[in-house]
Amino acid sequence: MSKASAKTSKSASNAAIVQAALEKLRAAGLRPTKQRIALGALLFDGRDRHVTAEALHDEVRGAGADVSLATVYNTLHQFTEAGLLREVVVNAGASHFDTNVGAHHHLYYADSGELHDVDATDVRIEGLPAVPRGAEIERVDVIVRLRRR
Amino acid sequence: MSKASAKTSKSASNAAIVQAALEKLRAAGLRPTKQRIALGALLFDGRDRHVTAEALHDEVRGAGADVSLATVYNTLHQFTEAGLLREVVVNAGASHFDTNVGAHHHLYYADSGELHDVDATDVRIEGLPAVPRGAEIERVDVIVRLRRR
DNA sequence: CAACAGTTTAGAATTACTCTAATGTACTGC
DNA sequence: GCAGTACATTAGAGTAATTCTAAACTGTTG
Repeated sequence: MSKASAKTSKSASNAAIVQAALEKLRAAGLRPTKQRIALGALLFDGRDRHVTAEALHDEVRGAGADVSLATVYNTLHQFTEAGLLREVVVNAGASHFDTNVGAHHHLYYADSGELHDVDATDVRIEGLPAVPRGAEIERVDVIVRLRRR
Repeated sequence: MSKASAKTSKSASNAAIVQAALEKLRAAGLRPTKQRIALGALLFDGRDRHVTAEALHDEVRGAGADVSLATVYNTLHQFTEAGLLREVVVNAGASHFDTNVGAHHHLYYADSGELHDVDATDVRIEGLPAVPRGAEIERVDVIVRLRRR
């Protein structure tokens, strides 16, 4: 990736990504502010990503946008509420946000903190107890914790 | 439970629990200090329990023992390393420690923070991808997230 | 384009822990 | 038993992640 074109000129594909982010925001009923567009452009570029608030903050500032950490937190939560992101809790330290909002599970390397998606369509879980009366399943998370040998 | 007998006299069953905790500590190669015995007596009373450090700290102090929060943290980690407890990460806020160290999964009520065990012996998970080269499974956690209706 | 609701922000506050370095205590060997 | 020492405990400071606050700013609506 070229870092030739800094904050002033933007590549055509970047413009397309910004446009997509903008539409995503409108569809979610979120005002398309400069900050939300900058974050959306990073998050919704088509790839499946896992970010922490700190990491995304660094990234968006590295990209030339001036977004405060508080806004990164606010935005991550708003995106999550809007169904644009999913919060993944794998370690007590920090929350991860996943741009893959489809049914899937996770592979987690505890030592490096690396997180990988596992499509849920071909995962079957059998023998779980009946859902307790008065409750309903919000979701089932499977986390395969891996150790490097 | 009678709170009649405070810190001085202890009921016979309590003495038995203390004895059991003491033996558990010795078996794990941990020096049976007053604090570890007090915490062990609360944790290893036979029930399956889920505690946070703060909650256990309140509980042990409520029981008349003077244990600092730092010691509660130290002890929870030492017990976990010794295989006497298991750390469960269900929410970004705080770590939970589970006295059930057998193979099992969890039912989690996000609103109340309630955590229940699901025995793993009759749970089958199929269709997970092959374990990546150079890695091995440390454990597989299934968390059924429930919402009250 | 004025007005207001919704947003952003810096910095303080809070929460959940961890660290430090001083004091206390269980286990050895005698 | 008791001294010596290695291990434990502790208060309080420190840190990391996150939330709060209240003031300044900006999309949107009329």
